[in-house]
Amino acid sequence: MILWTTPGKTGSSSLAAAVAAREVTMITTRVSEIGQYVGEVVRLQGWLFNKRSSKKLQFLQFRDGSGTIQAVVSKADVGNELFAVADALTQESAIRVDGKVVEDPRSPSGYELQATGLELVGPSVDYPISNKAHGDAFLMDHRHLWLRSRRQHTILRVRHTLIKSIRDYFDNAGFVLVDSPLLTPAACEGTTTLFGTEYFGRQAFLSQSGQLYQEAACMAFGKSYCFGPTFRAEKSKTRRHLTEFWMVEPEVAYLDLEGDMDLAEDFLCSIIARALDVHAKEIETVLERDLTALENVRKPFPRISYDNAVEQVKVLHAKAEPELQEQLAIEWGMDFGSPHETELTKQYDRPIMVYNYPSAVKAFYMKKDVLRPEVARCVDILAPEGYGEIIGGGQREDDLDTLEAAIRAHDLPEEAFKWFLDLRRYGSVPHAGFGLGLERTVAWVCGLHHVRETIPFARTMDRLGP
RNA sequence: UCCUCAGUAGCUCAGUUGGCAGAGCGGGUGGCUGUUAACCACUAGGUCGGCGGUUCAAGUCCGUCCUGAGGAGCCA
Repeated sequence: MILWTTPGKTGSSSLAAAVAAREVTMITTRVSEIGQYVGEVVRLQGWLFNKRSSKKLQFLQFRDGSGTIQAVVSKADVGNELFAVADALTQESAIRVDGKVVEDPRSPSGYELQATGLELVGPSVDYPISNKAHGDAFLMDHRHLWLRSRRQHTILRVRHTLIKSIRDYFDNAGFVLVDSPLLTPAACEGTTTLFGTEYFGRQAFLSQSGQLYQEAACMAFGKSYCFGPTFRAEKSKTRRHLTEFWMVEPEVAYLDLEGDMDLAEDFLCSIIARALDVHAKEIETVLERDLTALENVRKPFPRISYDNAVEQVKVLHAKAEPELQEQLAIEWGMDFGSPHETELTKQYDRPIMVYNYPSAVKAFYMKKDVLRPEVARCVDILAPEGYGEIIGGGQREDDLDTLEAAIRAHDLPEEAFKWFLDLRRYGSVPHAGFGLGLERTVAWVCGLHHVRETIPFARTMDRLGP
């Protein structure tokens, strides 16, 4: 058996030579691949996330980013010197462990490593996050370390899978990725607050939506999408809000509202199903999330007109508790607030599509209904369980005169929209699209209380770091 | 901007009617040959968010400010 430890702490040059020889032949692998090496001695490289010990045994809880495994260091097997190395290890020490892979029914993963070698690669002193409970603010202050936890691992892997399945969905459906710019000269919608920045002596803004540029892109490629970060300077301090979040925005030429709803519905079913395929077990065990609500995400979603939704909310308002009743007051023409959306979605077991909102409460580029100009051909998809609006979209105004009038009515700078109006001058066609908020979707899939855990480094009204 | 709640050890929290500042975890020391957020014993660790006030006496009551959390509005 070869023992090796931190350079300088080993005694003999013959041992160093043996170590060098061993390093050439040792198989280095990851925890996720460990099942292929039962009975063999392999090397793992990672970190110690916990340790339990007795006088003659050390149970090293090891993680390498691909999974976790327990390495057992027995004093009788490895000797005093190496055992002392194991004994001195602290939480989150970076280590290399060599050992024989064995199957063990006592192990949650079914495998265990019987250590034969151990090296301290990087020590860790006074690691701030213990294996006990912590508060949200403390954990967010240590986000750069919190990412190492099992829970954050699961959430960010779900995010990764959703991003990949979103891209796959559109790529497979003939869409072209056309990135929208993040630095823009003016507001897209004029309604929300933008982050401003200086741009070589001129005023510029961080984009709050890539949609207007996708309208140009879809006239070039037929079907296009963008997927990137987006910025909102709203002073919102709720668990549904981030100032920097990711949004995917597809746009399709020759598509009307009905086609847009078909697309959004099929898209959402597809990415949720994929997330469940890959992560159902983790979501259920690590995040303790009931999967029923996600398994219900199947076509068709209820399609509810705004008119009908208002009538439903009025009924809910009438029989609501006094406290809620005040918040549920509604008249035709008002936009829905969070309480309206939450109570409405509680009536259904899957996402719902609310369409044809009053044009007065929607953005200037929304297409007005030909027969009822007081409503816009738009749709919001509301997730169940109070997760709120995850998709907003609709058919765009394709008539030049109507759009010009809308820009003036919203008091927007006409010069900045000249290029946008060109799209209506040169071969305008009906077109539609939508935007999906990635973080709200991740929060919904993972059953999280707050969206801040769904992005690696959250930016909120009161937090610009780490 | 408005409403509600919170701030006590490194972390999570308790602290009764205003009467000596506490526990668990984490750290340290010692013990334990199969632990599963291991366990057992001992130990160190405090500007009770800041300032001001009431009182013989304030973590506790009052005022004010700061910070954090949730919600409204707004939004994906």
